[in-house]
Amino acid sequence: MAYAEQYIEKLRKSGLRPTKQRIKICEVLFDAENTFHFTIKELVKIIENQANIKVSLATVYNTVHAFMRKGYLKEIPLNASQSYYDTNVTHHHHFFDEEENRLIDIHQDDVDEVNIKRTIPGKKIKSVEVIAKIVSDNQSQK
Amino acid sequence: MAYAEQYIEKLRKSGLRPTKQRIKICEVLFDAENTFHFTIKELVKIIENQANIKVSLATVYNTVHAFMRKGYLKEIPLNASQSYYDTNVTHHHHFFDEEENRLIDIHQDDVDEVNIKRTIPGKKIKSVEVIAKIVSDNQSQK
DNA sequence: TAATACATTATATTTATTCTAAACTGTTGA
DNA sequence: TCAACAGTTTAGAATAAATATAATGTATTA
Ligand SMILES: [Mn+2]
Ligand SMILES: [Mn+2]
Ligand SMILES: [Zn+2]
Ligand SMILES: [Zn+2]
Repeated sequence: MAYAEQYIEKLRKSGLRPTKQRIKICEVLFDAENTFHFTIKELVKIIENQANIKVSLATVYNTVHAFMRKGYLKEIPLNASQSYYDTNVTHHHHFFDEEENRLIDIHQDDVDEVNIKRTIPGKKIKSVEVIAKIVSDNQSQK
Repeated sequence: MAYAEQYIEKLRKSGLRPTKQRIKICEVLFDAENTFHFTIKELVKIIENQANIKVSLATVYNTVHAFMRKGYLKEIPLNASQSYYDTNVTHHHHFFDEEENRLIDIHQDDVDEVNIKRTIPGKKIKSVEVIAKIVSDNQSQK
């Protein structure tokens, strides 16, 4: 598979040598058919479940941070108690389902350009993110 | 001043008796000419500086949480390592100045209604928040 | 192979947050 | 008046995410 080479490429560009542990992390993060959102705890559990190798927490954190620095992962601040990370690094927005504690991507195309009619002198906008909180629609129709 | 009564009202509605410590917290939070953003650490420091009474961390956390439950304060998830709180509980958006680590309000009127062309079956949108990250505009004009 | 550079890991540390339990305060009613 | 009670404050302990450390392991290079 050419996958392994992609992982090695990503690791090298992140300044990391391609080791067994790091490639395993890449497999979980980037081999998925779809992008996904995760916490470090969840990532460690996924690795444990689908691999026969153990990867220490330090390695997971270090690798995730290296990928973030390089732009291969994004952090989504949602919750003060725990970081969420996103393997979808394209510009996009999110629904956050408060009942299921679940992030759902909204493609950039599905949100009209956000027009902010205010500027801060000496500053320019670097990025704009929308978070729409959603809840069950118990439309008790009369 | 009628302020004290407002505070007592807010405390009572939050299920808390108006004590010296809690009223002091209200003074800092709600007497300000303008609304503001703070971390718990900052709030404790403000109280220490402007009061002759000491308020324990536990009381500050408990009171802030009670006010959040009641909707007198909002939490702004920005940073995985520390919570930011907002005394502006109207619907509004934010600039986040990444260089100065500072939140700036954007009034709802200054952002065109965010139109999301996507729905999740069985769910409805409860709130929509925009965070625009800003950085110095070193427009090196040629 | 030997020297060196880099990685991994278990463990310790840090820090925000939450919990606990004891001391304190204000209210109530005999 | 004052004892009982409910609620409050507090210091300190516990928890848990994140980060740092330092010893051991592995790969690369000369
Ligand atoms: Mn909280
Ligand atoms: Mn981080
Ligand atoms: Zn996403
Ligand atoms: Zn605000």
